[in-house]
Amino acid sequence: MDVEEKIKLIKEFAQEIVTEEELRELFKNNPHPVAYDGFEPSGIAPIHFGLLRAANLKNMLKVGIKFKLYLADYFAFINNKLGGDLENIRLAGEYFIEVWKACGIDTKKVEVVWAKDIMDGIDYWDKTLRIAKEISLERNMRATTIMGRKQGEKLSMGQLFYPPMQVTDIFHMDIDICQLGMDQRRANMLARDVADKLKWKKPIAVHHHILLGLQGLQKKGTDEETMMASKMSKSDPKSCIYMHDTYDELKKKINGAFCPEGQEEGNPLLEYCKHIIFRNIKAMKIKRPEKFGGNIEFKNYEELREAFVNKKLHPMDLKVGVAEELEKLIKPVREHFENDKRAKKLYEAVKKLKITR
RNA sequence: CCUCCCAUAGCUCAUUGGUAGAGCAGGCGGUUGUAGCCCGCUGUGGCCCAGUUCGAUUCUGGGUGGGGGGACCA
Repeated sequence: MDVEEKIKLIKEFAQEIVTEEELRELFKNNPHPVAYDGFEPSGIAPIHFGLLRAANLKNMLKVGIKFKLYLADYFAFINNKLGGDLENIRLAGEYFIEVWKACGIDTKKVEVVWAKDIMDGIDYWDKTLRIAKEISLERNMRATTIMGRKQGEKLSMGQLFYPPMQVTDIFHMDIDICQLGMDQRRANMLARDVADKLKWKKPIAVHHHILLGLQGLQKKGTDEETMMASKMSKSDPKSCIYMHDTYDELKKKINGAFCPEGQEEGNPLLEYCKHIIFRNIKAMKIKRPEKFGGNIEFKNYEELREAFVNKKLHPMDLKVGVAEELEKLIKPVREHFENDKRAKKLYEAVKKLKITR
């Protein structure tokens, strides 16, 4: 596969590449660069965790990237997720792995790494301190939004270690590409700055879009605050579709979603079509009553978008279509967790855990 | 170890020695072929233990949790 083809596949899901030129150089010189994304184990898996991640991974594996899925158990601990109980966090991590497998992620091709395992050594902490030395307290404070904390929220000393540790991960795992969500860009930018200062290998950042919650765009003072307030969040059930939702729950949630006729901006349903549905299927068929024009089929997102913004497709019909397609994608995963004994046990156990923010 | 402040609804907060409200969020309904907007309706609550009192959410003491300051180490 030639370099431009690779770039194209990355751009298919990337909202931002820092920088595209560096990525091009990387692909030229290294057929198998290493990328990663990290997750704090906690809570029940939403669709962006399962479906979107799986779709993005497919593209990355295609271009020869070696991907690490990083289970940030100690980060969840610092951030007081699941009561800061490492055993519960471990359990949630095992459940996450099971979700990925159920979503068709081949854990032989994709490496699963636990934070606990790479932190076990003085080398890791030596890097953390060298990095911390290069970060001003003010800059570090601004970066704490990567924990999903609002700026100004009370933090513990432990939480102040979070940004330099996340930066350490990048260098310690010898990452070429940080392929995380836009909400993590402060950490990756910090890593790039630190790399310059310490003359370490500078990672490239490829950030994917953060999916809107069902309630749509919640405008705040800054773009970052808007993104944080608007995102689909597993800790906010009314914003979120989970990999375990039944068809009835799914229909109810989709039906209640924000969806102004003809409007693309801030429309969560169009986002789900663009980022999830059309990344997984070839064509989307929508059942529509005869009096509104009868059934209709879209071959790609662009066709659907055109129809919607020109009011050729009504929100209610879009909703029916989205619910049906998402159901097709969620169903096998939901059923895996109902039928597989081990998976079911894991899910039940994680469901019982008290989510703490 | 000492000391001060705080603890009321999901959140932010108000009020009162006679068992409590507001805003936002949520739920329900109306209006739109969806949702939102708009309009109407609506739920839940005083951290724990003891004391004073006819009566404590309110006053006092203790506990617990959170936050600030200080002592010791220096």
